[in-house]
Amino acid sequence: MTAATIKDIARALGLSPSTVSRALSGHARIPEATRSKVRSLAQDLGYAPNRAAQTLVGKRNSGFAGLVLTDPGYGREDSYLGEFLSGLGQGLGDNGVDLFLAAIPQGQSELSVIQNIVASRRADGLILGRTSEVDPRIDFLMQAGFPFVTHGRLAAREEAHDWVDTDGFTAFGEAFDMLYALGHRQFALLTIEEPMTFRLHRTEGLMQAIERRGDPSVSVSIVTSPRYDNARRRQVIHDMLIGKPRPTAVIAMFDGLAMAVLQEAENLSLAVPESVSVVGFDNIASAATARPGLTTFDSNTFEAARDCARMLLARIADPQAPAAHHLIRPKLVLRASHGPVPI
Amino acid sequence: MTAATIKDIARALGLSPSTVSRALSGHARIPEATRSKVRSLAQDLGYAPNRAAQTLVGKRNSGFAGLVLTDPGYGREDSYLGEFLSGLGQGLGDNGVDLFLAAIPQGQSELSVIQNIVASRRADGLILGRTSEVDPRIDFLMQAGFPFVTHGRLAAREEAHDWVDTDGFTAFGEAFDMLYALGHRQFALLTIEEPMTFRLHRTEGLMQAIERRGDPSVSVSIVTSPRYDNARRRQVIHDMLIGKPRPTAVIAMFDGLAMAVLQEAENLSLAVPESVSVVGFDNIASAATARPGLTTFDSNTFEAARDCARMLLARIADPQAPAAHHLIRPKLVLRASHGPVPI
DNA sequence: ACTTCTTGCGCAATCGTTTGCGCGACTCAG
DNA sequence: CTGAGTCGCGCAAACGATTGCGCAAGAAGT
Repeated sequence: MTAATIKDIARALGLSPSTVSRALSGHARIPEATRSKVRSLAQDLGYAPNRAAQTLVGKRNSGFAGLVLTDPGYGREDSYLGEFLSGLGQGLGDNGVDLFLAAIPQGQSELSVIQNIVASRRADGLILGRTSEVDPRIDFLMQAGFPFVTHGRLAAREEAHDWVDTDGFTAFGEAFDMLYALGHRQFALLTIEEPMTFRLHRTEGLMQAIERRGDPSVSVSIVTSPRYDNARRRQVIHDMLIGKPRPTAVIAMFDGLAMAVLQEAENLSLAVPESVSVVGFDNIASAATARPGLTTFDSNTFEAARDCARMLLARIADPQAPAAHHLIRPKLVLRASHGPVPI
Repeated sequence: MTAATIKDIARALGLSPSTVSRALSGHARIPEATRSKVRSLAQDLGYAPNRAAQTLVGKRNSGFAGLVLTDPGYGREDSYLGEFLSGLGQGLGDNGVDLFLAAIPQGQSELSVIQNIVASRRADGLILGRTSEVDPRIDFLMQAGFPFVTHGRLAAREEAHDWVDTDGFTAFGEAFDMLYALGHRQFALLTIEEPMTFRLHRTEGLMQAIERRGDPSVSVSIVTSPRYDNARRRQVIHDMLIGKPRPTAVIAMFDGLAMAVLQEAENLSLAVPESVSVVGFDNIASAATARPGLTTFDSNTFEAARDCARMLLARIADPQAPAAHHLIRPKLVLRASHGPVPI
């Protein structure tokens, strides 16, 4: 019961495949009578063009936008991927472009997966998440002239390619200003090992806000959480919370870390926000249900992903267009994990 | 800078495309010398076979396993999709099969999207989530003889097709037994409108456990939460919590609903678990960080998805094999939202 | 030396769709 | 009545990879 082809329709109607193709695509000089006969038969047979054949002739591209699935390393329980994909789905909409996800086989790098996708033309364009400060994926794709959009801009090459980013720079400055106004002077920035671009921007945003303030009594200790080792992470956070210049305010790189701080503070019987204020970033689902509710920034992953998809479609449609950028301003979500500095 | 084809290699080496193809696939009578020359050039050129062409000759299938993205309707903030996809990625592994996600364009049904995928042969097999008690997608795919696996079994046609399911039947029986042992007699089951198969199994599991116990003092009220309307949902839960035979234990169809119960109980200043016990299902991330921590069942979505993928690969490899099934036993996760019945 | 077998490799068809080119048949103006 | 223009449609090539068939050259057997 193999599916109907254009030839089946042609044979049944005593036409040639070319005529059927033209009738369906509606381009050439085909009379309305023929056109409607063809269309109705196609409908009846449940005909849909074979994507592989269309791709091969180069008329239509593969019809796929690709995304490489990476291991976030901080547990897959957070909702980032789900939200991101929902957004992509929405952004791709009904352009006939589907999303395609590539897993990274054991022992291969993400880069080699990407190279393979490009070479086998399995996708028309790629979406890259989790950009790093030095990112070989971007180098490769730029040089190959392959359409792509990143979620996360690079500091160095701001203008070179299409990106959507969340303005962590401004947000972290805002976080500082708010906490400073509440009297906080001893800060800790809980960050990560990997040189992701968002780490750079958020850190920079905090540092510049401090500098702008110009108050020499402000101090920040930067604490790095290990990637996979949960026990050691807990230890690091523990040490941070009881550290010598005890921080009265902790700003975490993202909510996953902030939640861990909340947990550890509870273990230490440190009241939040009475003894220490905690601010996160992303506004994941558990931020709302945690006790105390986590003060954070809504990073609006859904919107970011939707715009990535739209940007990619535009890029595929016009490879020569100038690079597009979209910086999303995260919104501060005030909950209960921050408060005035303890006396 | 179009990618290398088999012809480029042939031309460069003074061979014919056929020979190159055979050298690469390693099938026919090709001397080692030729083979290695071809292989090394292919390597240098970054050659990868054009998937569309391979698909067209029917040698290789499209190399995609499809999944249709549906709107869960209960907010996309939970981590189900992310976990499910990670599991699929893992299960597909390095079989050269990628995952393909289809969005549902405005105004189309999921069924028509599926029909189109089958007709255009964009995928070799499909994975279906969120099965309904009467599910036209399954009818269509069965009849089309198209490989697919469902996450969620049907009550009626248990044996007809491949599925992976989470044993909500047993779990909900277990939940009842545990709460009964703690003295609870007034139960509420918070459920949903849609006739999903998991609703059926979980409800049935609870009901049969009650019947098995045979204690006439046990009562359950079944409360249905509306799908999209958050305000009305809150109202429904509110009414449930202060209902006439006030429930001392609420069993929610899944954690998303259970979290809403926790929230509403707090609004009503009803202490959990002192005044009312709450049990959920799924063990989403926020279940652990909620206060009190939510007692729930770990539904192990990751494992389920991984097995779906493996099952689908097996089905594609051997369409005639007997249907496979895998029932995953969820593990009870005891936290702080349940306790003895209030006196 | 002549047949037979083997080895190495190329020819050509095939998958389904698209598209440039052109062929007949018709219409219409002069 | 004829030349030009239009209309409807088919031919054939092309996309890239695969594969049955077979050809030529050398090896091996008698």
